[in-house]
Amino acid sequence: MITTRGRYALRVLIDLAEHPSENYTPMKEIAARQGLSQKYLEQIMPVLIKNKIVDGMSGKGGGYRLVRSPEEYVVGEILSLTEGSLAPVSCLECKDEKCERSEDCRTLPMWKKYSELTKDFFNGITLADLMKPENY
Amino acid sequence: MITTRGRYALRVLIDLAEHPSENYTPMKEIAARQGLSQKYLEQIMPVLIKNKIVDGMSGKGGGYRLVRSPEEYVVGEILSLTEGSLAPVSCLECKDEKCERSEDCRTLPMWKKYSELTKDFFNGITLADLMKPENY
DNA sequence: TATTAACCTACTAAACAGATGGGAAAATTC
DNA sequence: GAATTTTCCCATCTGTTTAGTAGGTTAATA
Repeated sequence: MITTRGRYALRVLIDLAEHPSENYTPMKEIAARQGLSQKYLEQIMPVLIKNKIVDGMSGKGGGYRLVRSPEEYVVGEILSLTEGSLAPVSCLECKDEKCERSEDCRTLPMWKKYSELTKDFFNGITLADLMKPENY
Repeated sequence: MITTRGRYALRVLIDLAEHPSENYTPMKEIAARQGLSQKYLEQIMPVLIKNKIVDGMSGKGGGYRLVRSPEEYVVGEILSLTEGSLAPVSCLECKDEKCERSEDCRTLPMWKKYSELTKDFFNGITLADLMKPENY
């Protein structure tokens, strides 16, 4: 299940994209518009900054800013970063050591295919697509 | 994420399908073959019995038994029952009251589409398919 | 220097995941 | 009818995750 971390991150990015500005947009503003907890959102941002998804600026006049144009952001990347992984079953998370039954597991091929389906789906959608939902 | 409930349930059903018998198969046997906790599996079974996925019989000579042929079991049904839902985001679970922002949510259409994709994927696979993984 | 805002860390309450354990009830066998 | 086997039901438990809250520090600007 996709949690609020990933979903809120997307909403923050969409909010930034829908309110373009030369300046930085403070999280206070975004949180108010989205009806979300500012503090909670602030916790989600660092991973996006470290991975060059957004640019964060401290101090007066600071806030967050997109560093690419909306069509250059792929939803799959945002979700992977904020959720930690897009794997639908724990057997497929790299961190986990391989299950010893994986060799002749009857279900593993299905999970792998579903995982690919999921990745392909979310990697096929950009922020720009989300801004015009009639597109899909 | 699909949890052990759904994954173990599938493994139990596959085990039953791969060891066909006129008689009931005790969970002790299945758990041993699958290397899973008998007690934990026993907890997962009631929902499958109530929904006529398997037939359970108490007492000596009892156990569990498939009531259909493997190709008549759809993976999506098993997962829905054991996981409670296949919805990838909480916004889509029927039990939840509708989000008040759903009318103009930029991401909801994507979650809906992903949900459909997921349902279609798992509803397109049967137990019989899982028994011959080279099929897909 | 005051103000604003990101950034960082710690804490918390509730739910969930993945079990374990005990015992009642049902069915069979001796 | 007693012993045995097995489902079935319920309670408990430990660790982790989720979705925050809260406070303080640092950075930047006015």
